[in-house]
Amino acid sequence: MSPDPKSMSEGVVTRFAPSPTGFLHIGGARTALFNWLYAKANGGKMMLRIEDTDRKRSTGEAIDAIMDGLSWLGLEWDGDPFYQHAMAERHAEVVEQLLARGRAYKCYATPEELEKMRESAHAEGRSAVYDGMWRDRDPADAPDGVDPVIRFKAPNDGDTVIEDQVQGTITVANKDLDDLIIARSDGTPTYNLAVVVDDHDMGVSHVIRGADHLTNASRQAQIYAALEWETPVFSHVPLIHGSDGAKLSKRHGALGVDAYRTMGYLPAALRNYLVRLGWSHGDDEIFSTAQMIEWFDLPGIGRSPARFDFVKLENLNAHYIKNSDDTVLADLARALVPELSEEHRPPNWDDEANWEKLTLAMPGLKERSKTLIEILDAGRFVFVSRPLDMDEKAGKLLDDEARAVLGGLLEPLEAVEEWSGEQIEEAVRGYADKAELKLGKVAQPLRAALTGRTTSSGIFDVLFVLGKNEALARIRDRVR
RNA sequence: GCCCCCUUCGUCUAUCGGUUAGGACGCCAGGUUUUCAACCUGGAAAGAGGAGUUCGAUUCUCCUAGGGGGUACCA
Repeated sequence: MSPDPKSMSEGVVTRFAPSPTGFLHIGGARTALFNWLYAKANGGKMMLRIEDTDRKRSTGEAIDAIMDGLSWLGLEWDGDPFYQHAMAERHAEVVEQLLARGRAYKCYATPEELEKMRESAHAEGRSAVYDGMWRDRDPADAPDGVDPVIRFKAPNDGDTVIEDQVQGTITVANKDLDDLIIARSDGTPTYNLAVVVDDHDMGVSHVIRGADHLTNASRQAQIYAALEWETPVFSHVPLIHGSDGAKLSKRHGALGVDAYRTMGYLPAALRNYLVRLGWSHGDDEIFSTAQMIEWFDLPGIGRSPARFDFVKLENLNAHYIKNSDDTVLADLARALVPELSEEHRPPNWDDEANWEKLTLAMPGLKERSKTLIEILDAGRFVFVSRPLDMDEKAGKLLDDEARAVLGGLLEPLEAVEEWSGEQIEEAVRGYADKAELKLGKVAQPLRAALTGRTTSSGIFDVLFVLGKNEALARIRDRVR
């Protein structure tokens, strides 16, 4: 499992390193995107490392969800994924090394003692909690029957400085960092140790991750120094907040990327939205993947947290929908159907002919839809069979007056010889003119009669896609 | 509590000492479409507060306030 350091010692290597305790959330997706972009921009590689050191909280489902999410977003990692727990031996080896160098020691402090230290640190206004009680103590003092943890012997004086590509120079006084645990009493490594060892062994040159790791970076830098390993270039990107400025919660975006797919967003749109969230390139808003790769740079990332804005995402999504191929959109919408709620799932969706009709209607639909769901909703009329169910608003629209209008429209429509867009429009407009009605007065009931709904749709498109017979039949259903 | 980071229109952001502080989303008004949506034009809308440095601060420094992150035998 251990990679050949030689083959990886050159060039840019980034990594996305999620802990498999849940889905790939939006913040993780952006971190992955940044890592991917930076690797691509520099002809490097992005590795995937599953941080499953905490076996109890890691699940296979989470690993699948993360990989699916990355794939859907088009962020393919290089090579096989690494599993952190599989490198436990190597981690233990490094811990031994640190012990041998006198840069680590066994600590037998009890939970009670630790709790006391925490209290006094708090009371005295100190940042570091652990007081180093076993740091220089004679191992002969070790109590019987207690498995010790292993602590890193951190420097007591001076500063630890990190040159972060995003955050700038981060200086932390060493007195504020205590001796952290690098191996648990059962011998397993803890995160900060494992990360350092793995990043080093994998040849990671650039660590791009959430700003919640900023403090860890200082501690990791100390470990790198103790091991005399070269420190990777750090970039800590600000966290994403909810629309109310508070921490991301389920209400505003802390969803798995699969949820965004289900909501009908396109990967390209989400990518575009995510890359602009905290990063910018002048006044540019729309980026092709190639442009993102060309322009992406670490210092361009802002230092302040950004709020997640669904409305802007929708706008971007509408843009990408408008510029997508009709067949592609129909296929994407179709793939979505199984996971949709009853409300949005079109009837008779297993009928191939209906999807062909939807594709036919797509030029009109994609102009006015912000999500694939909206395409499905607005295009529902091709799936429904007669007699149509009316939604409440549409039903209300079809009063006596409206029915009279529809009745009057039958004759001119029947007279249409070639069922083309132009002729249909001519017939409808001609009728409206003759009856001295605004087009809206005709279009609204027509829309209701043909689609059963009042959702936005171009009425000439609807007539055309439905075909003469079906359209007339639906109108007659309402006139009677 | 302590440590670290952040603060330009409602939101995402541009600006890298001198600008009428620009763009995008959203919003408002008008236009176009004798339908919905789309589209076009115009508009309102910002440097958290206070001290410095400077001929000149949104930009540099400090303080305050507010927000975020960390402070685990989680990652």
